[in-house]
Amino acid sequence: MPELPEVETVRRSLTDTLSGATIVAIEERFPGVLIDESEGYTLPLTIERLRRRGKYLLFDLIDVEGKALILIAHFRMTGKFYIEHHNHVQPHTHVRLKIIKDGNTFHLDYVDVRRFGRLWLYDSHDENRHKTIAGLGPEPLSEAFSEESLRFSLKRRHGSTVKATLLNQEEIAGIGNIYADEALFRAGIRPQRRSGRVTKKETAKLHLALRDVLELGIGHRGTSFRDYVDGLGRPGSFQQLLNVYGRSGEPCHVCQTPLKTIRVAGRTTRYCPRCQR
DNA sequence: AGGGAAGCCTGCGTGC
DNA sequence: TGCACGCAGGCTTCCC
Repeated sequence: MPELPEVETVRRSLTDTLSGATIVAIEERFPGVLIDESEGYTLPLTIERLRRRGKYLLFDLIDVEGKALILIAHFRMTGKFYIEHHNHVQPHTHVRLKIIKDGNTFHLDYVDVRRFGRLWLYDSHDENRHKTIAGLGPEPLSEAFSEESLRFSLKRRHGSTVKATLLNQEEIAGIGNIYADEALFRAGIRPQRRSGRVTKKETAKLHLALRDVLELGIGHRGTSFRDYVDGLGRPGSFQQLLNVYGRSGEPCHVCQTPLKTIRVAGRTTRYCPRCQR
């Protein structure tokens, strides 16, 4: 499931191939996956650059008349971009963008088995036209995410579990189930604890742990637990470093106690009953 | 108001 | 072998 490190890895993997390329045709193969909120444009669209905000991938576009647009993608569970150099169409391809780069023609396919993901098109390069993006919390790897801002988030959501607060995109952008569980393990905090009961010292540990797992995740090109691959079809390797996610019942890497599985904030949650208090 | 839960989706693993 | 069922989970919407 693509979280911040996976979306960042997709962005990096597609940047060289797509920067400066032009979209010469947009084919909707399944209705409703691409939501066009623009007031119109004239093809071709030049891809100026790829950016990321939380779990959203952003394409800054300029149409043939110089008008700025933005294409926004959210993969949810199983969405992915796939570069198709031949005319083959793999199953669950919902949007096909015909691309020309340096005289070469290929397709950028949006493929999504469960069809939870969406693409949006807006006028201007301002991703905040998208209401949910406008409400996102700070980027956890930016200066805006500090020990202080995390403390403020935990205080504001004092009644929710600490895991629910980490998953709340309005508090921190880009954390999902895998990296939330991993960060809580590293910080020694039980996921079901109330946010308001996390001490200042634990908050500092959690802040560091979140930064660490996200940076490690990016460094390992993401977590390929089920079927995640980057924009060029390559799996990541962070799954080799997971301490709790997907390890229910297995011994804790630190104390050998069998890991527990519970349900927190509607999500399957794994933790070590001895290391996490 | 704010938090919990249902609903959206399909593939896959399990049990009968 | 085949079928029914449960589970995976990010986000929106609904409900308490």
